[in-house]
Amino acid sequence: MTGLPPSNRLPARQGLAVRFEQWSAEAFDASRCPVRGVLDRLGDKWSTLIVIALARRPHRFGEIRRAVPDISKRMLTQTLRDLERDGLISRQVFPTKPPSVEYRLTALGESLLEPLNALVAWAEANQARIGAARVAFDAAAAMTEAPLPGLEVGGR
Amino acid sequence: MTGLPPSNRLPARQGLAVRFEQWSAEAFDASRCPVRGVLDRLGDKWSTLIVIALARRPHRFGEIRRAVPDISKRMLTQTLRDLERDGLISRQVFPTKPPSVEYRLTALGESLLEPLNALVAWAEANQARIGAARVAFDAAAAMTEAPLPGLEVGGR
DNA sequence: ACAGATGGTCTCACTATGAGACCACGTCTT
DNA sequence: AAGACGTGGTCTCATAGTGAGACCATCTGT
Repeated sequence: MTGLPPSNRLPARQGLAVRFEQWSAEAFDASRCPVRGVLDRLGDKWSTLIVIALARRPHRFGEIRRAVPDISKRMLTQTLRDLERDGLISRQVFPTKPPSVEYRLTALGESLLEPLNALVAWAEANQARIGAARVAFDAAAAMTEAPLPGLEVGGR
Repeated sequence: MTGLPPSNRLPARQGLAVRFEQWSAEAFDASRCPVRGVLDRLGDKWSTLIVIALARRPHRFGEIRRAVPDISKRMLTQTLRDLERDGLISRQVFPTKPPSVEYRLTALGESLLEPLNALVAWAEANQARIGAARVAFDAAAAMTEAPLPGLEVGGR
C-alpha cells in the first residue's frame, strides 16, 4: 500500500471523477443515482460485517450473532432480510427439530468480496495512520478550546 | 465483472476469511477490532459520497452541498469534521471577506480512492441485478402474505 | 437600506437503533 | 413431571442519531 507509486492512484481518482460527472450530468442530481441505493445498503453499520462473516462459510443465525457480538437480534434480522432482498445472501430453513436457518452468500454476494476485500485491506493498512490523525486532531482541538498551557494537566 | 473467472474470487474470499479469523482469534471478539472503527466511519451514509465528490477537485462547503443535494448542513458539517479528524481531508480557511473554506483530500484520503473506486465500480456493474433481486423478493413476499391468487389485482 | 451569499451552530421533531421481554417448539436435566 | 435451555425470530420501549429549518456575523451588490 505504502509502496504503490502515485501513478497507480490517478486512474482511481479519474474513474471516480468521471463517474461522478456522469451522475451529475445525466441525472441532474446525485440523489437519484441508483448507485446511491447500493452504497447506502453497504454503508449501514452491519451489512459489511455480516458479509465478511459469511465469506468464511455459511453461518446460522446464532453463529452470526456470536461472530458479530455487538449486534442486536433485531438489527441482525433486519440486516439479513435486507441483504437477502438485495440478492447478496440466501436463506435456507432446515426442518430440524428446533428449525435451523442457514445464511450463505449468493454468487452476487461473493462477487462483492473482491472490492470489499480491497476496502478492508485499506482499512487494515491505514488504521494506524487514522488513529494517529485522530489523536493529533483531538490534541489540536483541545489546544484551541483551552489555549493556556500549564493549566492543562491531564487533558480530558 | 461478469467475465471474471471464479478463480479470481477465491483470493478475496480467503483474504477476508483469514482476516476475520485473525480478528476473532487475536482480540477474541470482533467488536474491539480497529478495522471496525474505520469501516464504521466509511460506512456512514455521507462519508463516501463526500470523498467521491472531493475526488474530482477541492470543493468549498457550499459546493459540496450542491454536489450532494440531500445532505443537511448539520450532517455535512459533522461528516466533514469526522473526515478531517481521521486525516482523510484537510480544511483550509481563506480570509476572504465572507471567509471561504476549502476542503480537499489528503494523501491518505486519495489512497482511499482506489478501493472506493472498486466498490463503486461493483455497485455500478451490479445495480441492475440488485434491483431485479429486490423486485423478485418483494413479489415473493407479497405472495406469501396473500397467497390466494385471483384476489390479488393490483398488488400493493 | 435591504437582500443575498459566506460557513456554520442550535433547537426541535422524527426516525432509527439497542436492550430486553416474549413466543412456540422440542430436548435435556433434575 | 417440571423447569431450564436452545432454536429463530417478533414486539415494545427508551434512547440515540438524523433532517429541517431558524439564526448569526460579516461583507457585496442594488
